[in-house]
Amino acid sequence: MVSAPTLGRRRQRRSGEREKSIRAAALRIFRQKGYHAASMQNIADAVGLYKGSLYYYVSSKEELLVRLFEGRADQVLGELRVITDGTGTCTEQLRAMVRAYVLGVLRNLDSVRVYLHEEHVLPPAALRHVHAEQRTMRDLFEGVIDDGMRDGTFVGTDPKLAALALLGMCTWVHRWYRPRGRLTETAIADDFAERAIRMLNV
Amino acid sequence: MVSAPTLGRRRQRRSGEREKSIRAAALRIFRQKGYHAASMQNIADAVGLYKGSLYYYVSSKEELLVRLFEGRADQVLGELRVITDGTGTCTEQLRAMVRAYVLGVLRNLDSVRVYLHEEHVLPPAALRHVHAEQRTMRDLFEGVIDDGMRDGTFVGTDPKLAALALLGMCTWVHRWYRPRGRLTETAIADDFAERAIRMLNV
DNA sequence: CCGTTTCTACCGAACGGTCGTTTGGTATAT
DNA sequence: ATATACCAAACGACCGTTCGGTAGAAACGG
Repeated sequence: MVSAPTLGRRRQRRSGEREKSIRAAALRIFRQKGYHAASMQNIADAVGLYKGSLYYYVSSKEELLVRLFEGRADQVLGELRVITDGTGTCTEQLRAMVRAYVLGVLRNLDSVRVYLHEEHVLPPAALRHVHAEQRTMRDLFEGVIDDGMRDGTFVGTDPKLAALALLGMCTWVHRWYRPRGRLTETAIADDFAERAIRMLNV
Repeated sequence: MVSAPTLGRRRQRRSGEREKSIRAAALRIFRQKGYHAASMQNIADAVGLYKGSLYYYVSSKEELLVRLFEGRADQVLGELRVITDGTGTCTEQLRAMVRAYVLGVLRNLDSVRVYLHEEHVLPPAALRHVHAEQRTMRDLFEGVIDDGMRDGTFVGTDPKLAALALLGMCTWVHRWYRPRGRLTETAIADDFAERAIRMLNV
């Protein structure tokens, strides 16, 4: 037993695809019915397996949920940091941030809905991590708003409250947006970016 | 059996109080754990009964939830209608509406959280009713915004989108507000009312 | 006022069902 | 021949709900 037996390439790929399809089905079904109302049987049906067979890929239902949360905020957080580390004015930065955030929500609707709706099911460690992500997100907006207030670009008394107002407006789109609706993603993002600026000017 | 036997006054009152305490406990527990994760045993424990005994007052867990939704939006809807039917300018009306809405959320946190979180558990008829309430709420805001755009008080292109942005900002407070926090209810309501106006002016 | 009956409010156990998870087995590909 | 990917059945726990029973208060008859 010198070297671990190499897994066949085709098998490995098929197995990886199966795992992905399980996670995709779980995401969709958790979003539709909610975590508690969704059963392992539902997920198994969706991928064409017996529910017991899911445990070849997944150790528990809870783990399945926890993994759905992992890395979900990274892309938007990265985009936001690139913007705040850049050279734009406060107004330009905030406009770009709102755009990135709203597009992030609109382009990952299922993930966002599960992320916001099933938070309370997470085990303590995972929950703390999610809360930390949300705090970071808030801090990034608050920082730009605070900068703008200091240099007179923005007016108002409470950057924290302003950030919460702004994030609320942007986050709430996940509740009413329908992919084939009247408005395009970018139309909404641009409108909200403009509205955010107005909200902070006098 | 000419007249139904009169229920003793004391009994009647005690029984009514018990029913109220069951609903209050259900509201609190549904809010804390979510509808599906909350058990009838949890509710029974909270009021000091055996879980089977709850069915003397309630016909099912689902009915318990449905009743928690009933009339929950009426007060705020009434206040909003009084404002829109009044004689104020668009700006004055919108400011008052945002104030009323935000205060309605802040002063009924548990109800609002269950209302927004457990919607999807409702049977079809009750769900339609809730959606109708939400549509009415949106229409009231949209109407005032539309009036303001026509007469030049407000600027912008899409009253529907503006209403959604505004409602998102105001509704989202239920996620971050903590009763004994830094800011008072009225401070938040006033700030948001001002922000709403700014959002619609150029 | 007292004895009897009636009904309320609740107990305590049980039931049927569903759920997440485990396990022993097996066909297939390597 | 060996590990993989999956089946098929079963298990134990828990859930919402039902139900026969009962202590005690209220209503009733005298």
